[in-house]
Amino acid sequence: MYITDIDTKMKFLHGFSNKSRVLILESIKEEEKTVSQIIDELGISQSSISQHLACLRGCGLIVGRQEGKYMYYRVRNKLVRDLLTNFDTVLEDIHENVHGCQNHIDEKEADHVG
Amino acid sequence: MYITDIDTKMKFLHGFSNKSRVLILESIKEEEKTVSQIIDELGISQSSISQHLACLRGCGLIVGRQEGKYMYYRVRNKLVRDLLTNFDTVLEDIHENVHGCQNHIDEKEADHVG
DNA sequence: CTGTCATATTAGATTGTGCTAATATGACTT
DNA sequence: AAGTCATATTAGCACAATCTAATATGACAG
Repeated sequence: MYITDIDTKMKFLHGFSNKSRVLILESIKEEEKTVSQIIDELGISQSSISQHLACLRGCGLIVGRQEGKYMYYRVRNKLVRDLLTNFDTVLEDIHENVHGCQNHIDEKEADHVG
Repeated sequence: MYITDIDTKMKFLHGFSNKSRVLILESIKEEEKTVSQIIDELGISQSSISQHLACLRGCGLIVGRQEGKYMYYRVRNKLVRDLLTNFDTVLEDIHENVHGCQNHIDEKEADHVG
């Protein structure tokens, strides 16, 4: 089996390391959408969405097609779609064991522990 | 299908967002190892490895078991293992389209483009 | 060819992350 | 109980990532 080098892998995985990006991926997982639709749906600023879309393109996770003045984005292919589904499958199984990575636990959350 | 909330999902995905963590996961994907073994294998500092292991535990991705003064870590279960394999499967398919997220392209890489 | 709408890009401020160095804990040995 | 080895924790710095605000581009309508 061909093993892609770790740096390429990290660039790819970077796509999943931010909440806005993951929400975008989920939003366009099953159907392509215009940038405006994504903005409206997620309530994230135009600039931020645009930057994240550029990022996701660079990660190889999504593709865009222009139609007039609209830009339609969708998840690249079935493999990526299946990977997104796989996240949910694993999470369903292990979610009770997910407590967050040390440095991430901020006041808000620390409060309602116990 | 039960959908885990996005914040839990992000805590989980955080495990894959760092090179050292991904290397650790790959290292213990098929067999459990002691912390020392991982340190030797990856050549990353003891402190750093220990912090990443704590992080991966918090992400629910790995489990540890103590045996005397040694701590053995392994990937939690087959589902997580399969997810790691899935990364490689997708990458094999899309790696030509992975160019990195804008903000990430630093001098070193920018040089040997073209 | 001017205005408008959709999207992209840039700069700068703010926040988050990961490293190193130092120190702490806890198990086992003598 | 003192020493040693394996691992964990903490603090602080350096750097990376993300957001906002402002501006730019490019397509189409009039």
